[in-house]
Amino acid sequence: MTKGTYHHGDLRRALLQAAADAIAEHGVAAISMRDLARRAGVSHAAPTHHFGDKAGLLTAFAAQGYDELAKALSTSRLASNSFLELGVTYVRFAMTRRAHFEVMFRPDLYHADDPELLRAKARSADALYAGVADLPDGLRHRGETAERARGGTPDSAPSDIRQAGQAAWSLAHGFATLWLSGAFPDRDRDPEALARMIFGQLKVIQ
Amino acid sequence: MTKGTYHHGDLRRALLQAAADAIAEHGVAAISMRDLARRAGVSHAAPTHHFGDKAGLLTAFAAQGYDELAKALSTSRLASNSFLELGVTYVRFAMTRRAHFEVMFRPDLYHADDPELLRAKARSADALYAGVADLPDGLRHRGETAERARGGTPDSAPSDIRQAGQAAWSLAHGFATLWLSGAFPDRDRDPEALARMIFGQLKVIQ
DNA sequence: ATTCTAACTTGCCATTGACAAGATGCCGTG
DNA sequence: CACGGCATCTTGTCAATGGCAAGTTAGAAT
Repeated sequence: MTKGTYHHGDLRRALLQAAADAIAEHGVAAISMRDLARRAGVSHAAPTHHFGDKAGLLTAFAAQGYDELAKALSTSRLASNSFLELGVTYVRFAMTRRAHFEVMFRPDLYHADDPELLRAKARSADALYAGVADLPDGLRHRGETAERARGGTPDSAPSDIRQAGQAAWSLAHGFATLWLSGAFPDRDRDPEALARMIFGQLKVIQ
Repeated sequence: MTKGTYHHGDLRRALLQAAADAIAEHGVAAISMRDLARRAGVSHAAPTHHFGDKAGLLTAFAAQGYDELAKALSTSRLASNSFLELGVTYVRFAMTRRAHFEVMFRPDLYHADDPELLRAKARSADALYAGVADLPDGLRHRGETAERARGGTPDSAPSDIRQAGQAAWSLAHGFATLWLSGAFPDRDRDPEALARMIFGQLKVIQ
């Protein structure tokens, strides 16, 4: 971590880690660049050189989150071969990477047009919509073949697939968000288990 | 509005209105007490007297939001007598009162234990869970009677009703949140219409 | 070895949230 | 009507923050 005295060596990563810790502890609203700098053991202006400004740091942070979400979704799809488990994976990501999750869906906090971020975001969306088209218990609509939709970006996917994906995404995202905000009464229960029960109760009408 | 010179007369309401405008324009992250004071035409320390601190103002703002949501849900339930429309009402609330919606589910921004807020929050939850138990196309489970669940708070409602309500709430909330954050590609379409289509595709098994 | 430059520092400024102390005018009581 | 109490609003101040400018250091290239 701390190599010499002047040049940190791995400051960018250290700052992103500090951000994850700080946000998980006190929420996005409470974080400050200067505090992150202190946590990393550098001066208050050091972060600027790597991220430009506060929004720049959060942009990188959100991109990292989208990247890990894409990885998690892809892994889950290959491992369990179940659409329901894909939703559970989404919820698990929100719980274990709550700091990232909290930032990712607040585009007013970062530079939403950053190309790096957009790429990571697209990777996540691809992994999600691919599950809609591919998996056996997925919300696949009648006439559509998985072939036609596979790998398509949400923008290019046929509208039936897209809507089914949006429905599933809404469900998983809403559950995760409401849980994290403390809106549900049973906070003591295991969120993954509860998600599994709730998700399993719903199906698409043909 | 501006009565005399010294005593504003209706500052509390004016500040909440200013907050609604400012948040809708620039997001919660960007607002400052001093800006709200400027918008209301008072000195920078005037808001403190009414709300204590920034979190206090946002507490009142969130409570106002929960109150209006409860009213909207109740009205919708009596008017349309449709569970699907209850979800659409939820989405419409998120769109038209986006500033309130944005604050309500960020408890790290306000005093989440404030009694006034908790009461308004409970009213919203009641209106929502009542729809689960009452309405003809609601997600009512087999053995449960609407009688048993009606009027029950989310904490006291039977677990079947509660889970069905959580599922529906997750769906509507996730849709609204994802739409507002720009995660869906078709932002040009009418969100209510899209919500109606998506919500209509899902049903409870059994 | 010298230069070049990315990485980091110190220093500064406007803005903000919070607090303290004072000014103003409404409202009830005599 | 006079007067005192008190909620309401003001001015003044302080530490902390984000952002910028100018200087310093060390690693890398030639």
